[in-house]
Parts: sequence; structure tokens; C-alpha cells
Amino acid sequence: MPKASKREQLLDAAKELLWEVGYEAMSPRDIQTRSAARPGSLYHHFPSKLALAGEAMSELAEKDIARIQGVFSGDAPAMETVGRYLLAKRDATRGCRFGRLVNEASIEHDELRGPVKAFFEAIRTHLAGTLARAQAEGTLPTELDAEKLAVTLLALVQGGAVLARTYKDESLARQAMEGALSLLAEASRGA
Amino acid sequence: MPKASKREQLLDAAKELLWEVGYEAMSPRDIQTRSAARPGSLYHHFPSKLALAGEAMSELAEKDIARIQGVFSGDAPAMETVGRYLLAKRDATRGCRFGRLVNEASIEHDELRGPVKAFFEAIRTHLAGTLARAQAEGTLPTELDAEKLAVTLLALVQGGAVLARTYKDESLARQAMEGALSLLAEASRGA
DNA sequence: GTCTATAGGGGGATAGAC
DNA sequence: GTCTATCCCCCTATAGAC
Repeated sequence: MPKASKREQLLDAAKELLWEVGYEAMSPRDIQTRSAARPGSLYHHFPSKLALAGEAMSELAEKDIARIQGVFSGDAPAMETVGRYLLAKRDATRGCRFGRLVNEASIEHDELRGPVKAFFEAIRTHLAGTLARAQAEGTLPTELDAEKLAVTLLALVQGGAVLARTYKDESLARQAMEGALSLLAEASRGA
Repeated sequence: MPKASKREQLLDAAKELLWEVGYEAMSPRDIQTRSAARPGSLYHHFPSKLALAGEAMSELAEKDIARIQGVFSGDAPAMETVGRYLLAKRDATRGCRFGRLVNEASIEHDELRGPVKAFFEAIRTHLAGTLARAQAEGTLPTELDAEKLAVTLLALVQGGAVLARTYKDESLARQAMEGALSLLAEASRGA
């Protein structure tokens, strides 16, 4: 494995800081300190802080989308997979590393919005497909709209992160998920 | 009605800016410009930007909590009230004015966290009470945990705001709510 | 109670040597 | 490709006149 270039070190530092403090609060100086790089290096490799952050977010999204692919693959019953996704371990008291950025002013820039949307889209698609499969398996009433329900569950996970961060308490997110799962279980009795 | 004092003008400006850009991105200069006040006035009436924002948030929460009280009062069937709350008109593409602050570093300070928690608590309590009433009315299965379900719906509204802001599209929030309502309707058939 | 003036520090970025 | 040195602007806050 080749020695990490300054470029990679800068990207790694940006990824860490984006998760820890977000975009606006991450200054080029912070990035430089953490990557042991100097202003010249940052602006040699990237035209701006935004460009660096955009590339960092893009790589983070790509990696997380691949990870989530794993959660939704396999041949477990569809509703079991949905449950596994909703109850997956998350560092929820820190929020969602993608959802966190949504309220920053700079989400206006596609460099940041793009990766966030890509992340959400991947989850929504997986959920919609899995819920449709549940309907085929007879564990979810076919009167329900799988696409809409996928948006509901995606929103739920994001909202759970908001509550967990607000209360500094993971259990708020867990309660939100469990409430939804009990509702899904109840509805499935009519399938 | 007495002429607005600089103090009130400063609070009003802070309220507007907290909604438009959030806390960190709202500079004392912005507040001063919008309220036609000068640095001296701001720091005469408030010890810091944080104290001003805290008081502004506190007043905003108080007002919104009173408004929401209205949504949950009246003698409509409980599940109808829940639907009314979930589908209430929101400026969702801008996010939730309370949930928005949760990801800022300064949420660490109780001046900001307090009002946000108070807002969430008020909604959670109203939802839990209304869902319990639905169970008494026979429109929600008693096996479900009304308290947990209240957290679920609170999270859902927050998540809907995150999605709507991400996609600059209110319909994402609406889909999330409709999905949840269809699930509640389905579950209620077993009540 | 409101004003003018200003301070100290950090923000994002650039120039140019090596 | 990485470094040192530096720029200009805005951030939050303070001092003290009116």
C-alpha cells in the first residue's frame, strides 16, 4: 500500500471533520492541522474548501451505500430485513452524518447536496424493493403503497437521529423504530 | 401598543434570522442590521449572542407550543386529530425551525437545547395522549404502545422536514406522513 | 438606552520560494 | 507537490461618549 499522499490525508481529515462538526464549522485551518498539511497543499489539490468537502462527502456516500447494500441483501424474509435495517446500530446521538448537513446553508451547493441525495435515494430504493417483496411474501397488506412507506421509514430514521441528538439519548431513536415496527407487525396481520 | 424598544427589535430580528439561517450563521452584525440597532444596544440588553438567541428561541417555542395546543384540542375523533397534526401545513422545504438547530455545535448550550426539547416534549405529550384516547375509542389496537408510537410520529415529522429540505420538495414530507397514516389505518382495522 | 469606534482572533484564500 | 508568509474580511465583543 503506497504511502498516503497529502491529497488523501486532506480528504481523510475532511471526512472526519465533516462527521464531527459539519461543513461550515470545519475550517481549512482545522483540516490542515489534522492532516499535517499546509494551506498551499490544500489549495494545490482542491480549488476550494467546498470542492474538498464535496469530494469527501461523495466518497463517504459511496462507501455507506455499499455498506447498506449488505444490510438489504441476503434471502431473509423481507419484513425481517426491514426490521434489521431500522434497528441497525447507529451512532444516533451524533445524528446522521448525511442528514446533519441538510440544515447547513451550503447544502445549496450540489457538491454537498448530491452525495446526501444519493445516500437517501439508495436507502429509499432498498426499502421500497424490500417492502414490495414483503407484499409478495404476504407479510404486508397489498393495499399499502410500498413506495410511500419507504419514504416514511427513511424519514423515520432521519427523525430518530434528530431526537437522539437532541436528547443525547439513543433510546429515543430506538423507541421511534420500535413503534414503527409494532405498527408494521399489526398491519401485517391483515395481509 | 407601546413603540417597540430596541430590545424587542433585537429579539424579533434574532427570531427571523434563527429561522432563516440558524444560530451559528447568524452574526451579531446581521441582527444589528435587521433591527437597526448598534453593537452597544445588543450588548447592553444581552450579555452575548447566545443569551439573545436563547431568549428568542424560548419565546418562539412558547408561541409554537400554544399554537399546537390548538391542533390537539377540540372533540374530533382521536385518529382524526392525529391525521390533522401530521398533515398540517408546514414550510417543510426550510426544515423545522427547532429541529434545524439540533445539528449545530451550540446545541450543547442549554439556552438553545432547552427550547427545542420543550417543543418536542409538548408534541410528544399531545400525541401520546391522543393515541391513548384512540385506543379508548377503539380506533387503535390496545396492544400498541401509545408512548412509543408518539415518539415514532414525532420522529416522522422531523424526518419529513429533513427530506423535504434535502429535495427542496414538500411532497417528500407529505408522502412520509401519508405512508404512516395508511399504516395506522391498516392497524386500526384490527382494533 | 443608544450611539461611534475599535479590538483581537479566525475565516477562506493566494503568492511565490523550494 | 509541499512549504512559508501573508492578505482581506468578518466574527463576537468591549470601551466610552452622548
